[in-house]
Amino acid sequence: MDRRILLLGLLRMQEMHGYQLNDFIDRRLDFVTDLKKPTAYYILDKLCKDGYVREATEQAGNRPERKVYYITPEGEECFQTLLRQNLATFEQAYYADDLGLVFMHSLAPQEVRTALEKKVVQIKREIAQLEELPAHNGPNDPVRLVLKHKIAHLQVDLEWINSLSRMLADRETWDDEPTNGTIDECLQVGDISNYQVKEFVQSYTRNK
Amino acid sequence: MDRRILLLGLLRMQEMHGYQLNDFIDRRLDFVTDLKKPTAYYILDKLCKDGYVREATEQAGNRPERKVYYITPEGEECFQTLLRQNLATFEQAYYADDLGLVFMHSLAPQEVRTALEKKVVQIKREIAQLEELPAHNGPNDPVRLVLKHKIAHLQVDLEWINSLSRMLADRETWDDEPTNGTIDECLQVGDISNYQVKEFVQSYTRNK
DNA sequence: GATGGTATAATCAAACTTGACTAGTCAGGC
DNA sequence: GCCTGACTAGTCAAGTTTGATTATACCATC
Repeated sequence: MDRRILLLGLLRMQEMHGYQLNDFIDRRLDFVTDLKKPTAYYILDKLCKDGYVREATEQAGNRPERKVYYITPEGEECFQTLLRQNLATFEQAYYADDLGLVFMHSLAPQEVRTALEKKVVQIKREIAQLEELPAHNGPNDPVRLVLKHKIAHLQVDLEWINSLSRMLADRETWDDEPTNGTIDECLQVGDISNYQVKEFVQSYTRNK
Repeated sequence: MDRRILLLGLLRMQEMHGYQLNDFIDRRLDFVTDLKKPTAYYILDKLCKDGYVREATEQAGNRPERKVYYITPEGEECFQTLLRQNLATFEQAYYADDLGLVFMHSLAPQEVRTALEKKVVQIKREIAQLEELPAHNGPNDPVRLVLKHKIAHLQVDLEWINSLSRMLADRETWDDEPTNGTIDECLQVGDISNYQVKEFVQSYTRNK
């Protein structure tokens, strides 16, 4: 996830100092990325070293001095390359929330269900907030398009959790599931290492 | 994204050595997480230090010795806490692919379209691969449920890109868009810092 | 004119992540 | 009997990320 594209893309529009960049990302691009301030400064430094960005110190009023970042021609070229690459290749996304669900069977079905209810509330709130975000430049504002993408994902999340909830609703235990410890089953059946299988087979034949 | 839950959850089912853990994650949980080997070992070490996991060295055949990890009662408790928390709270997901689209206007519409076509091919291939994954334990195998979740997201991605493509199809330039540089517009209109606004107002009034 | 709160601007140490590497084992071909 | 390639098992240095902190400026109000 190359976040240089974000910084270069913004500096391309307008030279900025670090605070300004971070402030803009926090306020407007909050839902696209989780780039934190120190990381942004780190990446800016790297961009400077690579010659993609130039920095100049500036004094405004009697404020402490600050660094203003400008994109260079090489930076512009780098941005174009990164952008083409970003548009043309699919990058996997991972969902931290799904990690827990893999181990759902460790808790009683009803407890899973009540926990998921809480998550649902938060997702709904999130969707509502995203839908309220102002449109700056008509319906084809790219930021707005990305926003719609995100909302669509969240709606899938809601539907998915709801269907899961229905499955859990009339269930007190996991007893009727084919395997109680699914992962366990996998491990024991299909996922012993080649080496261990062979070792086992050998010891088995020897004992015969 | 607390990946301890993953390691504890697996060790809970069966004690394992590091290679076994990593191998299982690589083969079966590949689509849920991108946990890499050295990170897994790092986290295992930390879990040991915190007393959630115990390690013992073991010798199998005349293989080099290896460390076997067992979950402790404290580890089990930690796992339960993490799991409850994971199920009950919504964790934001971010899409690296959306980062580029924010800057779509930097490239000609037709170029954006052809780039996105390539991404579409990759997403379709990814969906096909995920759909082929074997079902181990009936339709309610949690891993399978998570898989479905992921596929649903990918299908949303496809639809979304397609609708974007249709918008791009009959367009040679961005000229008819309300603003050429959307971000720029945002920056200049609404996103100057409080301090800068005040500074500007002050200098303006002084000059009067 | 002291005080507390927010905004501005950035840095640092500590934690986390990863690509590249080490080092031994085993099976099969020649 | 030796070589190659794949498997087993893990480590390390270098790179990345972040929570906490520093430090000054401005403003309200007491």
